[in-house]
Amino acid sequence: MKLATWNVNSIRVRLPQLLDWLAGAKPDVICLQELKTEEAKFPRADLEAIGYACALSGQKTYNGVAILSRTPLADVVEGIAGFADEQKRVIAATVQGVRVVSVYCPNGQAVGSDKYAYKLRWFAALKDNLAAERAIHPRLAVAGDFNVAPEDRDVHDPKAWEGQVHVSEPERAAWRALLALGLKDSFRLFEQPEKVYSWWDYRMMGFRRNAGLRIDHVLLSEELARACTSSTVDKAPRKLERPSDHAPVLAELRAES
DNA sequence: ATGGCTACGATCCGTAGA
Repeated sequence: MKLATWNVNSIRVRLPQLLDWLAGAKPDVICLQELKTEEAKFPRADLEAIGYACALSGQKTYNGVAILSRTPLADVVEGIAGFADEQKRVIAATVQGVRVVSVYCPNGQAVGSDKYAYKLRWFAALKDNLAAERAIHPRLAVAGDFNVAPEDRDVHDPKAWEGQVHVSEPERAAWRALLALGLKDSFRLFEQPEKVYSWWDYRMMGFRRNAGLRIDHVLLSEELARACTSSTVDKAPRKLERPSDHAPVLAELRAES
């Protein structure tokens, strides 16, 4: 199974790029974030026409997550059980025996802000939710925009970012709490080049300078991690005209034996 | 120097992202 995640930053703006990328990369499953679109305006027909079933939790203007799959999606669940939230940030579905969760973790805006407190609360709720999912599904994949750069090597300029939102110690502790559930950062299962990122600021020629952060991740349960053969970031879509500020991240899994 | 893009939904600027 080829599994991908991509924060598209408006699916209506990015639809042509998404369709092109799906045609080329041919992922079996892709988790999308920041649809910025409600269900009624989601381009379901265009995606079904190229063979993808869609499950989404949509919202006008902000947030919004989806899972697209070339095979049927079962047991779709929106949100985090027991965590009331207006913001549409989580959707889960089962595909070919794999429990897939698409997450758009809060940005947090600034350390100490209300949004930062919400981010940490949200991560705590996610952790409990994933612990429950993991108890039911040994084959669990959690993919999305985590808005956390786990380590300094995931940051283009750790000195400049020190203590800032996305890298602050409480956020990294929240990330490690997910790993403590037995989830593995698929990207770090393999030897990787230095300075690989998944997001670059639109401003200040961030992409041209490779001034980025690695904040989009595919987490895999131990059973899936053992079946993982590669994990990469595809920078190609970020080079196009009018790109998303995020690049797709991929993980390939061997078929169940 | 705390800016700089981009998208949205409201208008011709404010909010949010990261």
